[in-house]
Amino acid sequence: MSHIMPESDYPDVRSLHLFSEMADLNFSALMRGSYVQNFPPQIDLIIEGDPSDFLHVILSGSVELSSGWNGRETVMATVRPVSTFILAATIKDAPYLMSAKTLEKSRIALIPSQHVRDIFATDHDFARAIVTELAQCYRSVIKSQKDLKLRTSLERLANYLLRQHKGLDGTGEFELTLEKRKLASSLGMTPENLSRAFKGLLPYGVEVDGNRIRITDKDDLTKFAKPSPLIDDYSI
Amino acid sequence: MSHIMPESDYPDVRSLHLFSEMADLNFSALMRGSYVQNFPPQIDLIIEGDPSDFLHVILSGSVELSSGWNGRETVMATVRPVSTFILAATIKDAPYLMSAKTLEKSRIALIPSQHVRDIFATDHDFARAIVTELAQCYRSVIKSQKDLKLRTSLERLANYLLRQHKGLDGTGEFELTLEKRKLASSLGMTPENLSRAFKGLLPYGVEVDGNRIRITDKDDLTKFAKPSPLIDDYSI
DNA sequence: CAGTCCTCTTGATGCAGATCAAGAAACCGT
DNA sequence: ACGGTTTCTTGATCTGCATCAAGAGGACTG
Repeated sequence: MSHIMPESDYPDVRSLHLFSEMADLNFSALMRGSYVQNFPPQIDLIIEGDPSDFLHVILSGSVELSSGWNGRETVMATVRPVSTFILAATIKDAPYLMSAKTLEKSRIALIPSQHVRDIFATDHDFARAIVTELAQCYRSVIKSQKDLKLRTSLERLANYLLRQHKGLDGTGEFELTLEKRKLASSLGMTPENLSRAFKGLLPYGVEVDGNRIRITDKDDLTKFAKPSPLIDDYSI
Repeated sequence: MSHIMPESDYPDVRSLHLFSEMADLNFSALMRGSYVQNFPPQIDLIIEGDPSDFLHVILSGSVELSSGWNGRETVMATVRPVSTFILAATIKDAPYLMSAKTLEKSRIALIPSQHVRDIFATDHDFARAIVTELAQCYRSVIKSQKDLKLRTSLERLANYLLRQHKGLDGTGEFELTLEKRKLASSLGMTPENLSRAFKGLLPYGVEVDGNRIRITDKDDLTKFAKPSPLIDDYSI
C-alpha cells in the first residue's frame, strides 16, 4: 500500500520548481510526512468534491483530470511527470473540483495538505514558488479555454499535433502519447469525430497509422492551424 | 488623463483581501506609484498580447475580459468592483492573455507591475495574499470551464439565473446586470439563442420583461438547472 | 415628431459535431 | 491459435446552436 517516501525519491520532487527554492529543513520535514505509492492503471486517486487531503506529485506514468455533471463527463487535462496537481484546492483547503485517475501504471507522491499549508505559512521561498506555479496553472487553463471557445475541433486537433511535433526530431513522425479516445475527450470531441478529424487533416499533410502520426507538410498544416503563442505556447 | 491616486481611494483598494494584510509602508509605497483614471464606456484598457505593465483594480463600473483568434472573439469573464484583474500576467511578467475593455463608465486603479513584483518579493503577507487570490482565480476558471463543457446553453442560462437570484429578496424578481448581448456572449451563446433560451425556460417558471426577470417557481427551475456547488458556488 | 440608430426578437436555413449502429482491427488472457 | 473484449473506424441520422434575414420596439437627435 502506501509507504513513507524513500529518500531515493527526494531528488525528483526537489527538482520541481515548486520545491527547489525552499529551505532544506522544511523540504525534509515535508518529505518525511509524505507517502509514495505505485498505482495500476485506471485507479481513481481523487473524486471531485472530496476534501483535499493531499497534494499529489506525479513521479512517473500519467494522470487524467476530469469532471462530471448530471451524468455527463469531460476530461479537463492530462498530467505528466514531474508535476503537481490540485495545488489550488490544497492551498485553499477547499474541495477538489476535478477527479483524478491513473491512465497507466504511475508512481505518485502524496504530501499531506495540512503540512503544505503549514510550511507555506512560514517558508517564504516556498510561498513565492507556489505563487509562480499557481499563476502558471491559471494561465494554462485560460489558454485551454480559449482553445475550446475559439476553435473548431479540426483546428484544435491541428494545433495539438503541431504542439506535439514541436521540438521533436525533424522527421515529422511521432507517436501519440494518448489513447485516441482520451485524446478526443481532452480535445473536447467524441472518438468518432476525432477519427473524422484526422481524415479532415489529410489534405494538409497529416498521415495516420495507428498511433503513428506523420506530418508531411508542416508549413501547410501550420497555415491551416494558425497557432498562436497566446494559446499554444505553454511556456509563457 | 491619468492621475496619481488620491488618498481618498486608498481605503477601497486596501479593503481588498489582496491588499488588506500587507505592511502599511509597502501599501503606501505601492499606492504612491499608482494611478487612477475614470474611463468612459467601451474603452480598450488592455489588448491581449501586450506586456503586462499594470495590475488593474476596478473601483467602480464594469470591465469585460475577452479573447480573440483568427477573426473570432469570445467573452471570457466580466469583472465588477472591487477586484483586480490580470494578476497572473503581472506576477509572471508575461503578456496578457485577454483583452479588457470598459462596459460602462468605470474608475480603475493602475498599479505598475514592477512595483507589485518588487513588493511581492519582500512582503510575505502580500505574497501569501496573492497565493490565495490566484488560487481563487484558478478555481473560478475551472468552474467556468466545467459549466461550458458539461452544460447546454439552456442549462447554463438556468444556472446563471439561479445564481443571480441567490441572496436577493424573496420576491423572485430581479434585474439583469448585463446587457443581453453581453450576457449571451459571457454564457457562450449568441444573442438570438439567448432570446430563444429565455423562451425555453418559460415552462420552468421564468418570465422575462425587458431586463426584469421573474422566477415564479424556483423549485421547478432548480430541478431543471441542477446547480452544483462544484460549478456554481463561487465562494469555495 | 419623423428619422436613425440600437437592441431585442422571431423565423428559416445551414453546419459542426453528437449520437446511433455496425463492421474492422487491435489487444487480451487462457 | 482461440474467443472475447475493447478500440477504432465508417456511415446514417439527429440536434444544438450559429448564421442569415427581417421586423418590432426603444432611445437619442435634429
